[in-house]
Amino acid sequence: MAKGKLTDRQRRILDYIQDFSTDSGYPPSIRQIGASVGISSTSVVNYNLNRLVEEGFLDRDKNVSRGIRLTDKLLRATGNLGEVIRIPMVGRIFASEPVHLPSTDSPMFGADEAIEITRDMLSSTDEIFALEVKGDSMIDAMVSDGDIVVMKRDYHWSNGDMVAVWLRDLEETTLKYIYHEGNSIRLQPANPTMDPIIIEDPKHLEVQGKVMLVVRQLA
Amino acid sequence: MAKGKLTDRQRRILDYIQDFSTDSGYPPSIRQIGASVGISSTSVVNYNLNRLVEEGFLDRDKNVSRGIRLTDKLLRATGNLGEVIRIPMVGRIFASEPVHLPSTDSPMFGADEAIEITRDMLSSTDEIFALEVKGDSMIDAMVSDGDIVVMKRDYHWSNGDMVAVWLRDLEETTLKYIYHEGNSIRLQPANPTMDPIIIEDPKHLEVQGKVMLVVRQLA
DNA sequence: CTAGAATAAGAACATGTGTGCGATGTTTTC
DNA sequence: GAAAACATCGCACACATGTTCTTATTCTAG
Repeated sequence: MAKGKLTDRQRRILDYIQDFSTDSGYPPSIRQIGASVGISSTSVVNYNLNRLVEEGFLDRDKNVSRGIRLTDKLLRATGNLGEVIRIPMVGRIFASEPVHLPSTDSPMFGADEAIEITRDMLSSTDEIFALEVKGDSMIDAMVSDGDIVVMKRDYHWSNGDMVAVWLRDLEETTLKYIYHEGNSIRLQPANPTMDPIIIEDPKHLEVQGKVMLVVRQLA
Repeated sequence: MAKGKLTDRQRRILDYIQDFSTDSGYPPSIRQIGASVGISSTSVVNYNLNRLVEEGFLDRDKNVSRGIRLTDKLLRATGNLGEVIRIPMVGRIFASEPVHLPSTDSPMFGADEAIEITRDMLSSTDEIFALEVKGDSMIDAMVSDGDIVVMKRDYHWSNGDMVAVWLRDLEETTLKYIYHEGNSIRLQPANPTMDPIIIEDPKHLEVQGKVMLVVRQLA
């Protein structure tokens, strides 16, 4: 067989592994593969699996039952990749309270609530969490009741980032585009018809995270 | 142990199964689980696994090596789960033009532009397409420039749906919540501070699709 | 305190499952 | 056409892995 090419049999093997895995949550055994493709001998299955490893479609772990894993290469080829990440929903966000940040060490456990999105929607997946917006107090940020905001816990920001800030004086959380303006800071609403807030003393505000994504489910 | 509660040990077991699975592409064996949580006896692991099944966190297949699978509740594991769908980006939407709908027969392929989202973000995946919002003309729908709206081609709507409508008289496309109001139709902006539009003659508007999802990527 | 249930431990057991090897048929290469 | 490489087969073997049973230990109710 020419390098880089797959037998029909090998293709079917890959198909089966994939189907079985999504179905069962774990990979098939060699004998199961054999049965599904019509191979009576385990050694033939083994042989073909090794060929598939050589071609880069599979990874195998020696002496481990069901120790096979499809490579990204294959998953991408079949369109089944599109990596999914789970983001814990750690709470709600509303104007009258600072954002309740998740503690750094807490495992995502207990956060049975979570949203799943595809990896490519985010530029980074580090220190990410999600909040549900309560109330209409963020309409000047073009965010409405029920929206989900995905944030990154990050105190560093650059001009033009949308951040969640706690305004000490006003005792209010708000979502704004943030800019350095000389020695002060400008908070710009997303709604272009609204005026910015200028904060003279940076101590009066507390950046609690950077908004990465806003999702609104309607139907 | 009280019903519905988990031992610390059981929690660690679930954690380990998750980690191991994402890492290896297949679930751990009973003895591996034992080793990781500090249980020397396989029967104890087995016992706890069965408890977790009772609590609905796991599924097990009898007499199958590594035959465990996390339930949706805790599912994040083997990668492929958390189904991803591709939605074709068929164009842009702005106030001055009707929505350019994709032709019914055109396969979703060929649309090289597409966004991927997880299946569970949508209640239906039929007749779905995505549009990029151009300009700030939709701010009364809480949708800003650059947002992506996922729509369903559907001329049937019910009270409270957000729809894209083409207003014949105003020659304008807009996104509004739509309601029957006797014989006329009320178009309600998402922004609660803005007033609704009442359309006396339903012939003056054309519902072009139902908005299912709005996504805003910021960073 | 005591009986009974829930939890834990270890070991023996049964079998699921990957591996290795010799034999055989099939295709390529020169 | 012969040699070499490739692909397949069946089978025995080793061991990886789930199951079960017996015996402690801890926990819970009354």
